[in-house]
Amino acid sequence: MLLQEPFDLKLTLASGQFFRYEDLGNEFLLLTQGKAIRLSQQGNVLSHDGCDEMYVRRLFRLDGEYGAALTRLGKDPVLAPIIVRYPGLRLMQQDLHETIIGFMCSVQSNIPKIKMNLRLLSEFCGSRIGDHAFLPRHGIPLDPVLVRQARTGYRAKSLVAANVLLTHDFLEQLQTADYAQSHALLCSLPGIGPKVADCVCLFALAHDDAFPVDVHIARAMRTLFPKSHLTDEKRVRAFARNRWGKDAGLAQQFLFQWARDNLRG
DNA sequence: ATCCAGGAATTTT
DNA sequence: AAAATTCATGGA
Repeated sequence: MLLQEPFDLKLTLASGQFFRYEDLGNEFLLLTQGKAIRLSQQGNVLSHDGCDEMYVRRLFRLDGEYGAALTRLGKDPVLAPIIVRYPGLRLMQQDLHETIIGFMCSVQSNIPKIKMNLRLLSEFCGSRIGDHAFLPRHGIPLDPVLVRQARTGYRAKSLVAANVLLTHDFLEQLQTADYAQSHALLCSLPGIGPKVADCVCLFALAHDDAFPVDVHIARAMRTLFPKSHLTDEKRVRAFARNRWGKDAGLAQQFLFQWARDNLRG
């Protein structure tokens, strides 16, 4: 398929919002929603196998208003020089249940370990198609021993408890609710607090005003806005919402990338 | 060996 | 209400 607006597949996949993929060198293998998808990009040509073009467009939000959001954010003198460093970095719209499980694993962890947890969770508790393993389905009981064997540590208890609460009905409520309602519903689940809830709102529900504040984002914001007294994460969130509004989520994605590249430590 | 990592839940001031 | 502590596990 031919890309009309900027899109960097490699950068977007590696930006910490999606974990179920592997870099095979010449292409990427994505394991999501029972599909093994192979993607590769050369310039403005994006090749897909294992799903149709509509699926790719939805997953990477290629029909959204990316360009317009970039234009608005580019008017921010602090953000502008950061945005231009990462052309084609986009927000995804992933499977809701998989995103919830993924970011429950992300608590006090790191990306390689999260990917390992989800790989093991898929092998031990999920479904299998050929030599590919997929995450367990929502709403079903998970074996606590197997979840623990996926090296999920103290998160195992919450994962087991949450998955039975994630019924089709509950997920449907999440999909139809607005940002505030979705955030509250997510926070009612065990093992999910404001940060993980914001990640789910942003990466699965396309609530673009969500602004997940982790240690990296907090550091970045205090570095970029030293006079703004961003003492706690509540103030960071309020500042971002006030400054970027509906574009806060996309701003966060650039800030997270910038922090990883420049503020290590 | 010691410390920290895309925090959340619980306990203590 | 805010601050401190605890919770597995892997990697630096």
